[in-house]
Amino acid sequence: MPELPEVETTVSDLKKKIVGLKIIDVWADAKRLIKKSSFEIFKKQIKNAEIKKIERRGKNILIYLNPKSYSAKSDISREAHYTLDLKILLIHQKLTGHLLYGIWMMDKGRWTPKEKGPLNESVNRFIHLVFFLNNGKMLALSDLRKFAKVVLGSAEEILNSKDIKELGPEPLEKTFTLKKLKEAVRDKKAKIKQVLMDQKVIAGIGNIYSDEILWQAKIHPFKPANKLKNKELKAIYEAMGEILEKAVKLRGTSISDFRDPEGRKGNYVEILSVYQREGEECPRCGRKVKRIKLGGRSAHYCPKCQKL
DNA sequence: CGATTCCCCTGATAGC
DNA sequence: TGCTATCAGGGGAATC
Repeated sequence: MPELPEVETTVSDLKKKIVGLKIIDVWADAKRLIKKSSFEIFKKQIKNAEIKKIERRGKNILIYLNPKSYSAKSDISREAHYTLDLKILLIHQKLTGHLLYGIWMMDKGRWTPKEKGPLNESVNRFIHLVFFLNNGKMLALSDLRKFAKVVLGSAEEILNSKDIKELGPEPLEKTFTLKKLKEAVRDKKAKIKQVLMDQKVIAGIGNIYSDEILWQAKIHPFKPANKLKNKELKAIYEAMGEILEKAVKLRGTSISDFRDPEGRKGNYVEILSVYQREGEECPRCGRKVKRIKLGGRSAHYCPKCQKL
């Protein structure tokens, strides 16, 4: 499932590939993915939009669009007007969504990659939304579960929406200090794993990395956040930075079906210590990794290293 | 207000 | 073999 490192991988790749291109058409077979507007309106609004920049905020992908591209670029007032008019295409990939970039042909109702390569082994059968670009290539959203969320709105609208505005701090920003973590976590009575995954507390951490961070910090996932000692908070803070940075460097984890825009898997899966390793030996002490339920989610931990 | 439960969706897997 | 039931899981809404 895409969390901060996976979304960062997607965003940094897409920045290199599609900024400056124009969206000339859109296709979808799961129109429900598009929220807050009908597909027809969405299509009308996005056609001929130019991709200006791409950012990540938490697990959200923000694609800034200039909705109309005029050739009269020398007209400064018009340029200024359209800057104010910028739209944002927000994509949240949820569990199984991911963006792919390439060329596909529709064959017997299925999108098939034109060329041999990683995209062939990818999850093409779950492509439900396709943006056609003016360089002949396509940006496709593959999503097995169809849980992804796609919203188009004015830049102001999107940046002020709950999706973005209510997000907590970015854990990899330099401004995210130990003090900030303490402030965010201090008064929370909930279990630390839940708190780490709460997007309002810290943006971008989900089930995989919360398990990995807590294992490295030697903290039991059920420990109430407000009971953590300074030393423990420091350990969480350091593990968070190290693990997320390493995962970004390794281009994410492909535990379910995450792929980068070219259809390649992330490499962090080989580094995982506890996530989805129930019954395997803890890499630190050899005790068998346990899995416990936490509100419909599963937490993986080492019962010897991570005592409650 | 906080905590819990349900729901969205569908492939994989277990049980019969 | 083939059908049915169960499960996973981010996040939002409804409910306790």
